[in-house]
Amino acid sequence: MATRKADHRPTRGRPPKLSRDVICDAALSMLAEQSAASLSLRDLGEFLGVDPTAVYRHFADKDDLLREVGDRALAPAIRGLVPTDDPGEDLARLCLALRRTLLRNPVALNLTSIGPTRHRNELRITEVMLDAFLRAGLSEDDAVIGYHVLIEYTLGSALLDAPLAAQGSARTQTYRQWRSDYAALAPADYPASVRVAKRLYPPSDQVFQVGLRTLIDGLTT
Amino acid sequence: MATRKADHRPTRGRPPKLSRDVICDAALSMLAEQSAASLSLRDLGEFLGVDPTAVYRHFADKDDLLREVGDRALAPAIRGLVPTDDPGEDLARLCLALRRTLLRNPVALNLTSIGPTRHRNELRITEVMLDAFLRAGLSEDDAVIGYHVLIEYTLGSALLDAPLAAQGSARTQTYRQWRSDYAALAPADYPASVRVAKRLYPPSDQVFQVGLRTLIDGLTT
DNA sequence: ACCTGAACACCGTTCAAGT
DNA sequence: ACCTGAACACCGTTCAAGT
Repeated sequence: MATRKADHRPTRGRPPKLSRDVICDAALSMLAEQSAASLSLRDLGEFLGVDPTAVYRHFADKDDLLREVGDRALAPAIRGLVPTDDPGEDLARLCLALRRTLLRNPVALNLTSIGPTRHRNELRITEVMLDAFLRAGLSEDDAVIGYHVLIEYTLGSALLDAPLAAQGSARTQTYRQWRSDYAALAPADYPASVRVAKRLYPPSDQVFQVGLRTLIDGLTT
Repeated sequence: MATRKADHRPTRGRPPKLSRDVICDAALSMLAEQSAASLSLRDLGEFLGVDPTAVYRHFADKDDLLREVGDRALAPAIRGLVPTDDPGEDLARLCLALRRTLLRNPVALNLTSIGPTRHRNELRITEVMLDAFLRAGLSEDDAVIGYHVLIEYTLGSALLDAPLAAQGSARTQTYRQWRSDYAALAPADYPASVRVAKRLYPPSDQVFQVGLRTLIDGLTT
């Protein structure tokens, strides 16, 4: 059991200033205000009042740190989630919460470029989704496929929306610009695009709901 | 029309060594061997036999360059694509080709973090997809939603697979490791995960096909 | 045991100067 | 008109030294 529990066992020297917990908390609070890419270990060190390289006593490298920070950012996605007797509804609620969480704090999207972390929150999300598919009556093989499909879709949606979500209220203006770009294309070359240009970029939540319902309905029946 | 055609009009001085075309070709051939993140303007300059900062005469910044390079990398996704009288089949073929292209050269995945580029290949892909949904009988609003959903899913799938595709044959070993990680979890806390651990990570092409068919069927009927 | 500080090997980008 | 080269303001990471 417990592969690595002794992270800070009682030592005799002066108490350590830092720990994985303290460092992650600091990184998370910094990431609430700036983008994930712009977080440097030097800034983090300054924020903690510590030499920039002190972090290396607790994490192997920046990726290691971002993996753990990303998993922490996932916490709100499963907080307070209680299974009902409608597995399809459970899946929808989890995916909606996951997407909302990812858009609020895109650090967790970095996880996609690294692969599974097998940290706590990620594991719990996997468990809840697999359980729901199994309760819906799917075979083990189909439950696994359904799980991968829903994760791919939910992360893909959050990923494409993230840069816009960061724009806040300027978002509407950006959409207006993009629509007029499409409307200005040569109709001979891009007939369908020009035709629907005015309707491109509907509210992204609505798009996600349609895709999500389509997948859940199609996968669980 | 042609907003900016005069990229290299006949000049009187010595012929320019560089052009957007030449630079993009160089970047693409370098990216065939290394990852997108590891491409530096200094390496690119050396490859071109030119000062590292010469690129700034032709592109505003690195993002500008990567946008155009990314769009070029998309070319194989629509090359030789001819619409049939089965729009659903056209959509499936395009998404499969797009995913294959993205996995072969993940530069284009960078586009997701920037937003639409409105470069040539991206525009063509959008046009083909919107056209197919309209031919399938969807309303303009529904066609737009279908387009967004399929793009989100296809990019999400490619994004999650990309790091593994880069591993090549080591991939099988990685999957084996991950499966045994899940199998080793506490069954009391992760019953579903432990139960299906041996079946996690089926061939990712198969997962994608299931999700893709589910979406296309559900969206076009 | 944990943190510091100098150092290494890099980045993207700007701008005055050359031709 | 286009390219060069020095310079600026950064990076992540290593490692010997301190306490």
